[in-house]
Amino acid sequence: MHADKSSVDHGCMPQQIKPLNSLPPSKVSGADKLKAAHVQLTAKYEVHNLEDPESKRLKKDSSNVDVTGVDMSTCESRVAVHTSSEVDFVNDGYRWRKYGQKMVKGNANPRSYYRCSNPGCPVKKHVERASHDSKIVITTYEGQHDHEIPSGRSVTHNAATNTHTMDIDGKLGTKSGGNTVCVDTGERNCLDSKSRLNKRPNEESITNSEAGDMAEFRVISLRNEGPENKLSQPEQQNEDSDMKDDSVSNDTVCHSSSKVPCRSNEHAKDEVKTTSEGSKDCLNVVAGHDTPSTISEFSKQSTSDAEPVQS
DNA sequence: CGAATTTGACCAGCGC
DNA sequence: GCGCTGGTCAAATTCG
Repeated sequence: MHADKSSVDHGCMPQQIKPLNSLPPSKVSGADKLKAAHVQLTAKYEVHNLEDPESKRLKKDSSNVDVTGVDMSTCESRVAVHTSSEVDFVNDGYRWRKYGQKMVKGNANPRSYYRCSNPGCPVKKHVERASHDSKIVITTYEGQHDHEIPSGRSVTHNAATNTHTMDIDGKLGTKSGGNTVCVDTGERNCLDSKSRLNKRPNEESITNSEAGDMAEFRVISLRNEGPENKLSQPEQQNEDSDMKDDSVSNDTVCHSSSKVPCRSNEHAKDEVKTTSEGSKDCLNVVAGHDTPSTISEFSKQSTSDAEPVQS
């Protein structure tokens, strides 16, 4: 039903690493900060190989995917973010349109389905609260944005309060004033070709969790293959400049990137475990199939990009 | 008035 | 083959 499906169907593009990091402090108003202060994010990084049973279609679709190299590239990455907050809205700087909500088995809380409102952008996400803990919001991103963060738009939920990048190098740059966010990233293999979701191999997922203007964090998932990783340099720079000051210190943000080449890289599931400094929470990042390069890239990116977005 | 959200119905995959 | 469940559609409603 969405034109984007067909339009985006170019197969997968290498994941693009997008520079997204924290919002420029400048955009954060004092009020926002205060709000953020309210947020209590507890975090622990959980690793899910988002291969959740959850999506039957995906499973099937992925299996249907041709194993040709091309198809492999059509992989889709998913990133699950666990955020502990009062509010379940996770703002990642992009604009989302809610297209559905449904009760999920095993969870008393409904799951909300969102899709990027940018025309042609195939990215979707669903948000739900953990059944065992209503304070934990699980946001799962699917797909990769093929556009920039809509800057200049009025973002309704951007309380840029906590954005931190982490160094995958072993430590998460978690700084935190108290909020911690859990991020799960996993890469799914190619998604359903049928379900009209076109995913791009290189997916960048960013999530800012803001609890009603309370907190936010971002997760970046990137993929190291593909020329497109070229994440637009220009872009990066710009953002870079924007986020230079990104010195937020409230929450812990975990960025993890996991790239699972849609290929049968079964061999390797790299697992990176990191413990956040300050003995906060332990963050475990498991990258489905990741390559060091990816990680390094990731860390680079994460530390230097930021995009103030408001939708 | 346009855009976003809500919500019930429909479709498709998976397990039995 | 049937039922269950997840995911999506689209009309109606609400909001800015």
